[in-house]
Amino acid sequence: MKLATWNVNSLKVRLPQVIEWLQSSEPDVLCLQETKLLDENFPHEAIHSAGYDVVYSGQKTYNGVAILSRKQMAERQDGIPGFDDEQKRILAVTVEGIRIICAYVPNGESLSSEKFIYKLKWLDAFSNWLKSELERYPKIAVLGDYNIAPDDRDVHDPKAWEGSVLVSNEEREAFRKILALGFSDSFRLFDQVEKSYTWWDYRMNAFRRNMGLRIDHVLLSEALSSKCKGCSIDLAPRKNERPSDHTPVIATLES
DNA sequence: ATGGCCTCGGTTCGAGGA
Repeated sequence: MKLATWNVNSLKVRLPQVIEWLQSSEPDVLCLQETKLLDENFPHEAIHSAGYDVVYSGQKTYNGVAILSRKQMAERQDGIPGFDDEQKRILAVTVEGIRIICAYVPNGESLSSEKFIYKLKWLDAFSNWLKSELERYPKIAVLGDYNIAPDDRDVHDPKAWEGSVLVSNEEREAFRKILALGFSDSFRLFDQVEKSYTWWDYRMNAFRRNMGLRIDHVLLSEALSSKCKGCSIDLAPRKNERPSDHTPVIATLES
């Protein structure tokens, strides 16, 4: 079972790349973030034609999430229950007994921004919800763009980034709090090459110079992490013409 | 060399991303 996540930064622009990637990588489940599409404009037919069922929750211009699956999806949940949020950032479904949560965590902009306060509130609500989900579902995979680099290993230049949004202590503490509920960062279950990242700025030739951050993650509950055979970052789509600034992360589970 | 981009909406610039 291959579970993947990819922030596509506009599905309208990236649809051909997503279809191509589905065909070359054959994930069982793919979580997308930043689709930036109203539901009425979602390209469901192209995705069905590629052999995937899909659920989506979008809005104009910003945010938007979708889950693509080759197998039947059930128990759909939109948003964090009890957390009033206009922004479309969460979708959850159950696939073959595995709770799949697709998350687009707020960016936060900067530590002094109102958006940073929203990010921390959002993460608190998210964490509380994940705790209750764990009580209902032993097998949970939380895939998405967390907009948090958990450790200095996940930052190309920790000194330059010190204290900035995406790497601040408060954000890392929120990430650790989620792990403490009983999740593993699947990427760190395995030996990985140094300087592995999932996002690179469009500017400054950042990808060519590998000036990146690892901010997209697949978190697995204990019942799944014990079955995880590998987790990898696929750099290929970041080399495409007109790439997303993020690239996919794939976790493979024993079937 | 300390700044360099991309997407969207809606018009040719501002907001937002990370």
